[in-house]
Amino acid sequence: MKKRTSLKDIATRVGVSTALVSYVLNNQKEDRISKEVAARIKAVAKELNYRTNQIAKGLKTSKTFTIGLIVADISNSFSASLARIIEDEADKNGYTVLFGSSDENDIKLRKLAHEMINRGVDGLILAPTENAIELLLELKETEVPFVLLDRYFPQFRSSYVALDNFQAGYMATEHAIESGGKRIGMINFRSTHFHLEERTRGWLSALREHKIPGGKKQLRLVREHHLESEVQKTVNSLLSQQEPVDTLLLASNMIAIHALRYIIEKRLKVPKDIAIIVIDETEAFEFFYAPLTFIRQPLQEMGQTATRILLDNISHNKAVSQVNLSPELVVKKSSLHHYSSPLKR
Amino acid sequence: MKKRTSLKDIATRVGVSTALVSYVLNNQKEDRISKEVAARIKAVAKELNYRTNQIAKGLKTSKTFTIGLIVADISNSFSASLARIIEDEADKNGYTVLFGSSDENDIKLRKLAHEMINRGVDGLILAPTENAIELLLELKETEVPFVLLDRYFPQFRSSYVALDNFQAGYMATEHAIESGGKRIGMINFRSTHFHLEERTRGWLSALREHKIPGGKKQLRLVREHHLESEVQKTVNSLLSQQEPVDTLLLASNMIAIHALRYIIEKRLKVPKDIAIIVIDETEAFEFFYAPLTFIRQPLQEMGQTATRILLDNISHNKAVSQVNLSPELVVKKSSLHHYSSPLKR
DNA sequence: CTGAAAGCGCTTACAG
DNA sequence: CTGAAAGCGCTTACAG
Repeated sequence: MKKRTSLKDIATRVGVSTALVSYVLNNQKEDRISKEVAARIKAVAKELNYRTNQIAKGLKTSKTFTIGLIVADISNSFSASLARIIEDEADKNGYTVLFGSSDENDIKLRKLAHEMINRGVDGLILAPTENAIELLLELKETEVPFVLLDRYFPQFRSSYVALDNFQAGYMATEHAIESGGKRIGMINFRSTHFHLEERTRGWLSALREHKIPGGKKQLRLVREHHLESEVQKTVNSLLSQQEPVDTLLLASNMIAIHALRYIIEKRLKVPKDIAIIVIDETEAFEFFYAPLTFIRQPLQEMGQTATRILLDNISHNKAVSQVNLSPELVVKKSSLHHYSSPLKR
Repeated sequence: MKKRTSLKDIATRVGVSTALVSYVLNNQKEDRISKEVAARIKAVAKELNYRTNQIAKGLKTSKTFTIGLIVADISNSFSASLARIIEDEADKNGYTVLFGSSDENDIKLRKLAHEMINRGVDGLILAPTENAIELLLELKETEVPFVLLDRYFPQFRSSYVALDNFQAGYMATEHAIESGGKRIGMINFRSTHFHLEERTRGWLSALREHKIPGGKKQLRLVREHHLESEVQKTVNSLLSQQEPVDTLLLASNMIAIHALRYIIEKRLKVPKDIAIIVIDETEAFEFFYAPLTFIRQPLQEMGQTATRILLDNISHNKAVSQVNLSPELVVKKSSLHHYSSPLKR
């Protein structure tokens, strides 16, 4: 790379100190600097195509106007959409964003966070992995501003922006019941993630409140790393038990993708054989012959709020902000079997 | 943020110069430094939890181990998938990545590139916008290493990794013909992007070679910014003309998404009423009742190769590498009407 | 074997 | 109104 023009280049050219150049280019002490010199400096800066070296500036000011974003996997549409929203909101405020994917791996999350901090990010937005608390304690200890995205730990006080996941599970289940569902199974990840457990808790709570039998017996947990086979197995087990489930609540878009593949392969009829409701969405859902009913997360609000809280924290507002966003039920065909023909049951 | 431990902290603690600390922590001049001192330094570094300040190091060495990635829109699955692959490949080599979305806007692309360069990226991977050449000339002039991704300008010599788009258009069209297509329309973006024009050229060339009539009369161009309405209009016009098209070649996944929505809305039967082939893919295609035949881009290879070329360039290999990747035809149900019942025509 | 010194490109308190 | 100087946290050629 060629040497870029520096303050010094401008200073020598104009015959003035770098200090003065710095002041005028930053529009500081304007009242104390002669208009002629200022104009001259600006002209030369433009002529030499000067752009400030953020890295040198950052070293001096400990501010890089860069934030770090760590998601589970940037190639997942959920993460990618959030990334875009965060990018835009950051950009509005002059920030650029470093990104990384944790793959739900604690070690990797930690490594990414450190790499970003070493590169001087002003703060971090992150979707924490299951055992991220140790890292979060370290961030707190070293006073790195951060806000959790999509997930948080109830026992750990920090800023976060997440869906009200209990509500999401509850709403989805209540809708299933209102549509005539009698036996509502759920497939969730085998995980200690609070946000996932909350979805299960919401489901269970709605079942109980509406006195729907079954409960935890209709819950199946799958492992992230064997997703395809385990989703197949669990869908199958819920449908082939003595009293098969008539509705499937799927706790994430990835689970839904695999479930749909299996349902297509087995030529099951949705919603006739099985009704489906998903928490979270992805583009694919609308193209299935029975478009999927799902719980929409307000991504725009989630990404923007997280970014704003972080930027606020960076500018010395140390308040802890905890935001739980409301889920939205989007009703499509996949859940409407019972509702449209309640007499058949 | 708290002050992190610096080389100086370690130096004073051990009672040695920062230079020495720097040497041992970078494993330099190992033969010239006593093992005891080295061990002592390493121990203290560990104890104080030292991590090098990349920004200070970068200022001195002009190397930040950060690269910039500019795509069209990170929330598009094509960009997001590439981003993930590039992230992984960069990570393998100790690099972190800054990202940005150009929205196909020349001004924004330029702004993003400058912001990244100001932050000291070692190089850039970018999907250039239509009129990016001026920026590229500047990058060349200032010797910022870069490689173009997905697109390039035939009249501008630079490293790039892209699909062989002529071949993609040709393959798709030939498959349509072999499947019995007699009137094959194409919808592409109204754009001067070489990679898009090549897709059209491939389509046209296949039509000519197989003596299929129609040609450019069956080509429709849509604008990015009115995508939904223009796709609807053009699909409609191709199907309602005197001699309607029997096959639709769609030049991108975004065009396909809108076309599918319209086709579903109008209850057109695929492939009976209209066969469909798409260049590029997205998860949604497989869930349509007639899964879409598409041209797969080798994303893994594209992202990895681009990253490797860039890192190579960064480490002073100035060679220009131009890589055209082979498309792969993935045949599904949406294009098989003609083939499965050739006698009906 | 080890250290003093200069310098990367900025900012900013201080002195004039 | 303007400049000299120190310093952010590193690296590295040079001297001892």
